[in-house]
Amino acid sequence: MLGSFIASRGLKHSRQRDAIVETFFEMGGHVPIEELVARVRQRDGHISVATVYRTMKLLAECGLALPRQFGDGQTRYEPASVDAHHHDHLICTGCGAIVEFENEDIEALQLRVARSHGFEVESHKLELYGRCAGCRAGAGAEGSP
Amino acid sequence: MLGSFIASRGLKHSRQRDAIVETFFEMGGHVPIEELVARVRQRDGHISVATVYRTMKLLAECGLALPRQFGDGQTRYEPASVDAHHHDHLICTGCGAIVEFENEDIEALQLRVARSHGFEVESHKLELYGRCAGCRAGAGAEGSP
DNA sequence: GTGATATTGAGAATCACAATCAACATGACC
DNA sequence: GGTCATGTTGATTGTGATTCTCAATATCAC
Ligand SMILES: [Mn+2]
Ligand SMILES: [Mn+2]
Ligand SMILES: [Zn+2]
Ligand SMILES: [Zn+2]
Repeated sequence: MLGSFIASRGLKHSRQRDAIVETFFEMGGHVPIEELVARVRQRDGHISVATVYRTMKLLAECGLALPRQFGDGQTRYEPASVDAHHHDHLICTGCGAIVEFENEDIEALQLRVARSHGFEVESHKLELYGRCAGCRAGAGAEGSP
Repeated sequence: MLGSFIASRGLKHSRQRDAIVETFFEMGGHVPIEELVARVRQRDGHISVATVYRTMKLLAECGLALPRQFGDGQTRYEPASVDAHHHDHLICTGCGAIVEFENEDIEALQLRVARSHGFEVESHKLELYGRCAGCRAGAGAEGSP
């Protein structure tokens, strides 16, 4: 997948690229660049942040990673499979947990609302912010400031 | 409203504050700081951007303005009335038009989805990106790059 | 008016990220 | 295996929005 993308564009392999990509898929979830840099470095000495940014942008271009932009001012990437469904996110304001969900009814209503205003939807962003079960149970769970 | 807020916190009035607030409400819509600064200046000589940022933050704190953060990396503010309903946004990727909508069914579904994952929703963000009627009609309308 | 206190403005600082560019690594080709 | 054109890296600088700093200034209660 990445290999064919690299080949088809006259790009080259590199030790850094491999380390970053492998680390990213090992981590899973919704990974901020900063964390990815830390992990990659503890696995392969020093790799510059610039290279991590560049590589993640590459992964996004070939459809293997999705950039996500929640409220905290830093881009996160999550692994994407070609056959994976679109999904949206629940974000816990207490512990920062991110839960994914799919809801066809909401998607359908979005299209309908947009159409009723003359819009043709290209993409959308739906984020629900609140407290997860754990954070509501434990008076104030770890992770909260 | 602003007056009582200022009084209740030991704040003071100022020529700049008044100019910014009045200009903001005159403009209406979803105003980027940069535009607000330009308008304010053509009305009251030179007012520093720092003051505009500070004043808009004040307005937000006392509930008279809502900060909005669409995809373009700059914060916009929109006027908020105490009795105004929550609404979400349709954003045209062609001309940048921003259309507001309310949809109770979507809101209800959001709550239901959240609850089914143990979350208690505090806020949410729903943005639909696409092409407005005008931009789809005219091959490529003004405003597009 | 006076004085304590809040506000302003200019510029520096921050923060995430993009751009530069010389040194270096890769791999197609011999 | 060696060459070489070309892609990649990393240190550093640039950028754009926003915040911070702090001396100068304006406000307002008394
Ligand atoms: Mn996700
Ligand atoms: Mn709005
Ligand atoms: Zn939580
Ligand atoms: Zn449009």
